[in-house]
Amino acid sequence: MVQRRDPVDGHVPVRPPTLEVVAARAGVSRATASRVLRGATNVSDDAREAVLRAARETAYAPNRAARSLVTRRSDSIAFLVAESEDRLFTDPYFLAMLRGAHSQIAASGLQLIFVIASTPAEADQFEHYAAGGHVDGVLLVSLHGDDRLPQRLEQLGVPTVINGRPLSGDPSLCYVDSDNLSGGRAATELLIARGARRIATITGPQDMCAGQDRLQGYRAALTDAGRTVDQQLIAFGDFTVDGGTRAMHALLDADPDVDAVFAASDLTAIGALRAIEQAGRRVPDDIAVIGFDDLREAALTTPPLTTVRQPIAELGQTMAQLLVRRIAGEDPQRATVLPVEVVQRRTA
Amino acid sequence: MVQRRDPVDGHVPVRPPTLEVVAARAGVSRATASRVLRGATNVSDDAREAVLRAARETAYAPNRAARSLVTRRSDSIAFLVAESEDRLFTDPYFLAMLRGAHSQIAASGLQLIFVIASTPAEADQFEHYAAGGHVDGVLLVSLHGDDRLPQRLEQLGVPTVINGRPLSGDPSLCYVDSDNLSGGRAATELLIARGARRIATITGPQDMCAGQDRLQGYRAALTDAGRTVDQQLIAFGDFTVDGGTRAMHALLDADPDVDAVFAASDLTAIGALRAIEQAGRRVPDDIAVIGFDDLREAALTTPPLTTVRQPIAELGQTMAQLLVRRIAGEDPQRATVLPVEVVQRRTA
DNA sequence: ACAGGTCGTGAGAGCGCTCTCACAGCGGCG
DNA sequence: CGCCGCTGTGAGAGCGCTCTCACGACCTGT
Repeated sequence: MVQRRDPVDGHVPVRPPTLEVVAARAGVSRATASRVLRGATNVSDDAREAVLRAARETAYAPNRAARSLVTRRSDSIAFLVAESEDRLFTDPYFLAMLRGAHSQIAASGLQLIFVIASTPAEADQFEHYAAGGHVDGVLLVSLHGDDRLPQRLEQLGVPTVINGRPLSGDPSLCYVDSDNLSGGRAATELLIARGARRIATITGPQDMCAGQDRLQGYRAALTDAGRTVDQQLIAFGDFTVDGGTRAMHALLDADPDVDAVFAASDLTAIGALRAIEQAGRRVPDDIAVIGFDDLREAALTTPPLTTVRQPIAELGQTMAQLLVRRIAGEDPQRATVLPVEVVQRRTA
Repeated sequence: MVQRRDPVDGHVPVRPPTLEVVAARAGVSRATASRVLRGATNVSDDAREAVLRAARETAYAPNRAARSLVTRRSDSIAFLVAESEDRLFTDPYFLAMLRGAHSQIAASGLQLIFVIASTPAEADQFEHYAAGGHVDGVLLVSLHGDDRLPQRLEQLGVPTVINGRPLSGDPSLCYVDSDNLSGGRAATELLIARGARRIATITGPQDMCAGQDRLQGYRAALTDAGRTVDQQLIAFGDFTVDGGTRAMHALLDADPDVDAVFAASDLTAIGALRAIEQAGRRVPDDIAVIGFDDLREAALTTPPLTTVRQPIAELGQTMAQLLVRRIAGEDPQRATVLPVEVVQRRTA
């Protein structure tokens, strides 16, 4: 579909070969050529071979637009990030996710269209765009609060798979999530096992299920161990480094005896590490720290960060797999939860 | 183009409104409606208003495939990363670049298609795909060696803008680059000004111009200062953390008196910092370190990394701008070099 | 031998849009 | 008064593909 400008010397711009050309070369009709190229079975071996050879010789590539027009499929899916450009930019999480999704999408012969919708206006615009039938499905990353975008997309007939359990709890929505609850619990249990007495947490944003669940895991571990949950030891963060630093300072101010902290993300943990250093305390001797995610950065802190690994790329891959199946008309399970695992390094 | 499966209850699947519908509602012909929607000028105010209202009322979204079919434009561009998934995954550089490119592309009403081609086979496949006219242009990120992919794409009539000066030196290629030479020079000059006597460097991959140029800048600064360039003080890296660690150990082994090092990337510098710590030396007192990129990570090391900032997102944005202009048929300048700037923190 | 399949194939419609062309209406000029 | 151009509009072709339908060739079973 590239518009080749007419060269000055006046000869006709070269157009890619069409199915017509391939069919003629193979000595069959367009219909038969089309059948071969789309892998239909009811074609004679002779015809098949002739068409394939002709296609090879002409370097034929089907025109997606023409195909889309009649099949009403775009053969492309949107990777939609509903997050501010700023967080998207600073959080390697999204890259890992994109990687996982891409590999799966590419393997299915689909295009991956990358879209950022950081404002409600942009989300509306995307909805309109999707309504126009430009994508066969949507991979929705980073859903906040009870945003009803996924419901609206589904209503439009656009299958959507979400990263993270939607807060709305709508059972009709298809999502893939890490086992944040178990992760939060395991992290806290590790700190307990390490002998920590006053275990604090820096939460993630509470308008996301990941933030809520990890906090819930922390609470559960404490309760199970027969301890009380002290509100003073819960500081609210937002998954960012700076948020972690601020929250850790607040924690230290509120209770100087805190001797362990579960940070709901690695970036938060890095921020906490900083605050602890600024306060002149040592990790892990004075204060043990555990993060969540296992980003590459986690291995690079001093000391290297103990954390809970979630399989981010696999998350993206699974989402893409489910989406492809849904587009094909299947109705796979709505909820998928992937296991997480504690990675012990030096901070706890 | 979403294939809405026929519901079991048998009623017709809802199709998005077509131009036909909008035109009828506005009481004009398809041609006039099309003119209005594409912003042509030779339409009466009455007709324009009627069409716009009808479009609004029906929530009309033009069918991209149909348009593409006749205009031979796909209105989408490829963001092609010619890098192993592994490096792509671990280097935030690409995310920053993607962000810059996306904002520009979206503003131009184009789709951004994300593609990874980490092997020659995948690159060939992409070439075939592009030859099919599926994209109007290509943003090529991370070109290695004298890969002739950009030339092949241009030959196919697909305008391409490259991130980084191609090693082939082909003057017909359009690229955007950071001023790596000046950056390498400035970094080295800073180390000289700090009083360092034995200044080493850990290079980037020498099959990329960024790696070559930064090394060249290092050499130039040394020569300008009347010093000799000692081959023993040049260790070859690959922009990765581990590469930096290995190279720094080698440097320390070869010459224990080294008192400063210019690492060609922040990740490399982080690796070097690690090796220096393992060797029991202090930064910056024993050994000063300066990196390159100014990734977010640079501000998070201990001590915070002094580095050369390159405007990565702006790089992506500029590339996208140039590509859009080229697609529109303009012939903007082929080479664009963006300035870099030293960011002083604590390691030098 | 013939009706009733199955199988491979081609003709042709049509997806939703853009764009060329023709034409009607109208004002200005010789 | 006839002719020019200029402006707004609509009719209609056709982009490259898929898919339905019809059809001839070839089997099978009675």
